[in-house]
Amino acid sequence: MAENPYSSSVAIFDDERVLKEDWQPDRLPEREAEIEDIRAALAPVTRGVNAHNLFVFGKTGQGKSVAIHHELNLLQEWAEEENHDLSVISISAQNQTTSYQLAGHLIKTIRGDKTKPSGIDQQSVFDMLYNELRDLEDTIIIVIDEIDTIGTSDDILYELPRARKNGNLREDQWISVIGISNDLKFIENLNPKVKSSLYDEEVEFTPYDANQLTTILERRADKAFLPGVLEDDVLPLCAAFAAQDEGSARQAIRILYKAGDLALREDAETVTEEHVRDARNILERKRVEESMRSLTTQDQVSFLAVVALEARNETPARTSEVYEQYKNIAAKIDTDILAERRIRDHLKELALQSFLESETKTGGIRGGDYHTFWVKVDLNDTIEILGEDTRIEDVVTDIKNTAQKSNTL
DNA sequence: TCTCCACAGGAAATTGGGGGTT
DNA sequence: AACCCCCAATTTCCTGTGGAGA
Repeated sequence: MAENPYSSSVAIFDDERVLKEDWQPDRLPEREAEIEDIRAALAPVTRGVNAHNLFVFGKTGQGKSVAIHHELNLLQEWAEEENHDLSVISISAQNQTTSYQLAGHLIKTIRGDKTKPSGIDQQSVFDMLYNELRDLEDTIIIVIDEIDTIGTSDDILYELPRARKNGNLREDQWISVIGISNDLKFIENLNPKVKSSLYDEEVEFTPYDANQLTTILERRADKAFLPGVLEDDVLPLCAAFAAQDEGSARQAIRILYKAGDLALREDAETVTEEHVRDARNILERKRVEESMRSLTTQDQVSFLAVVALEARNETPARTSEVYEQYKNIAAKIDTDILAERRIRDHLKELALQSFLESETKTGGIRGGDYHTFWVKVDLNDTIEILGEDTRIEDVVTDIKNTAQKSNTL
């Protein structure tokens, strides 16, 4: 009888769930100081007034959201026991790029509607929001995750904390706003009016170092893996990779999970350092692939212009050269040809996303500053990935042929 | 030294599309 | 059908920089 393909001869995982993205740890020993600060900001609620407005910032995977939601859960438990009227509205500003949309999203969340209001002017949307808020409990806490996506359209951040003062709430209502941001610069660039209105307290989550990441991983690994399947260096290596990058616990856990997965696939008895290295490479490649695929057409064409130059060994290339190349490619695939000013921005954006590398040089042939660009990702991979897009397929094939001739692959 | 060029990037205006109402 | 609001992408216009050449 043939062996059932689903029966595995080895076992690696004990409880795989704790490695999933949505698994929430119930304690964060590495963040005790920050949690203390959050508690101090929320504590006024228990004294019958509004919580301090709070700004929490730090890069992704630092436990910001987990810490906030953990504390809010405790606060809600307290409110239930004490019969305190408390409404916590928690939303993510992801995809809400303006105050208008964010207000709409809040209304939608409070009402439980499927659609956001639109087609009316901003003040009317705010008024609509106040109407909804007046129907909530006495103490309102609004949590806005990824608040930085609203950029400079920050009217709502000025409005909300003052809603009570401006008579937009019931007299017995108190409101406070907790903003969570991944972008450290967001706060610096905040309009001073907003800052004074919103900004009572701030808590910064600095990136975990490798040691902290290791202890975080140890707690997860204890539950996730069977005893003895992890070789000694595995956890520190996952931690080191993540620490090198952004210090993100999420990333460290992803690598660990993938490493376990790889070990399982090849029927290995243990997870080795090699598995971790492979896991990291696979994840990194996947990340690049995904963002490359999601580039807009104009970004792709701008990128391809540099790729084409690279294939001919003509990089680093300065902006004007890239732009000439861009015009050719755009004409070939029959897309709009944008102004050079715009392409400069696209190139800058691509450099920011690490597809390109750029250098600013001073004192060119005519003086002043100028930039040079070259491709930072693997040329073969790039050609393979972008070649899947039928719109630009032909151009990519051309580039590939050129590259083979010039031996740049 | 002075003027000019080629480029970077800020600011404001324009465009066009998505979502609505009347 | 005509019109309103919002907004991202883009264009247009402009200022600043600093070596080259007069």
